[in-house]
Amino acid sequence: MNTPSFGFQQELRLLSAKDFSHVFDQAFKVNNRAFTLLARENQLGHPRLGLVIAKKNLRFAYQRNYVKRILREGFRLQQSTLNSYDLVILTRRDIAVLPKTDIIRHRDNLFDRFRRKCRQS
RNA sequence: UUGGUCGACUAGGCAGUCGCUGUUUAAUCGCUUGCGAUUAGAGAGAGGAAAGUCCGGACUUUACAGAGCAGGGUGCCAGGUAACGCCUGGGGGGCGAAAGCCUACGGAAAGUGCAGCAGAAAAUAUACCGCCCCAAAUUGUUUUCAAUUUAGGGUAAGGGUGAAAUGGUGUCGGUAAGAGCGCACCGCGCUGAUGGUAACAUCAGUGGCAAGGUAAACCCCACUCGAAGCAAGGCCAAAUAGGGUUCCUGAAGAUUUUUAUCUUAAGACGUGGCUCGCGUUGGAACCGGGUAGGCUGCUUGAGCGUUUUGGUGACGAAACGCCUAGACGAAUGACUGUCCACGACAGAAUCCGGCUUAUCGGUUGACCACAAAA
RNA sequence: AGCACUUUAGCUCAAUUGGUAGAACCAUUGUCUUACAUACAAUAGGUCAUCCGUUCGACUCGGAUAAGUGCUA
Repeated sequence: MNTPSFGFQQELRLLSAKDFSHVFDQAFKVNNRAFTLLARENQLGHPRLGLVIAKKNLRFAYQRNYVKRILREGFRLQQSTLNSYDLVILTRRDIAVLPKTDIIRHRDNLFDRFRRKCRQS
């Protein structure tokens, strides 16, 4: 394994609408009470992250910002274990009623299940 | 002390580790030689409401010589301001014991409209029950007179309806009974004087009750407003399709002196294993419009702080100092330790001035004292 | 971010110059039928999103708040 890096620069993000629709076209899913993760393999040698935080699910801006920070932080610390995949994480409706500690737990659970699924395939 | 009223400030702190977005300095690399990338250092990085989008501006595009109509907004007076529906001071009205708070507060004697039900009558006032006068008839009675009924007239005191009924009060006068019919006081209108920039207040005289409500109904008066919005707007600009200009290739026919133009065929491409068939169709360069995408607008501003100064105040003036987010799948976080009051509402998106709404608390200044306690 | 609009019965919608809030479907009850459906008749169901104001009186007029919908790259 390479020396683990914890940065989060521009090339680790999904930027354009094309990147997103590319993932949506053909992806496998990992579900959770709080999130849905869509993943598709890429050729870059590192993972990339895109977030879709719907205003419908989280009404207030400070809630959306909090969820984005939580997810980016998790991705940043675990990126070396995620192989070469494009990830898109969507929020589900139930997330609005969960407390903050539960959101962090669901995030870790999500990445764990994603890694297990990668190993199987 | 306690209770209350009105402001001002603040919005967890400190240390460590890993990260994010601009700025700037240095080094290295790349080439378009002044830009990009990487690394390292320095320094900066959400709010009092960033929110709602309820008002007002700046800015941009558009329409524009100027003015008016229509439509919208505001509405006691004066001032402040870039402007405002905001703020300050003052006046009127209401609430409170007080400090203080609230107040869409112009015009109903320019015109139009509206008022269900109830009630006699809802805007020219009128008269249901009453009250009173006069006449006639009947009954009682010697008569005067009393009662009842009918017809005519007077009255608006009393009753009753309604949200609202044409000023209120009276041991007053007056009357057949009554009535602003007269008188006194209060209210109201008009006129004048005084104070005040004004709203308005006070005083005097006078009128003799007229002029009911509704303008957050139309309307009138005064002042004021063109429209759209940074997803505005400006610049660069791939691929595909289409437009224009120029040049070039070639078979036949028609027109033509030729150039050239038109038509047809060939050729090419697609479909298909192949033929036939079917469908599409010249090639190259340049130009402008312009999509994806990128750059810009993008933060130095009606800015902030201190001192002096004018003003009752909002606010203004001068001097000195300061630079304080600028993202675009969208930056302030996570973890650890520690302290305490145990951390609310909540996240910039062009920028300012207000208003409104949400909010755990903390610090601090001024003022009030009815009641209760000391 | 900017802009425009909506909110009335369980659901879909009406309600004009401000004066008892109605219709269809649904629900309940009755008639018809052995029973069900259909049909017919009747009944119930409303804080008119919330709060404050104007008015004698507000679904309607004015203001504030909340929830929801749509448009603009």
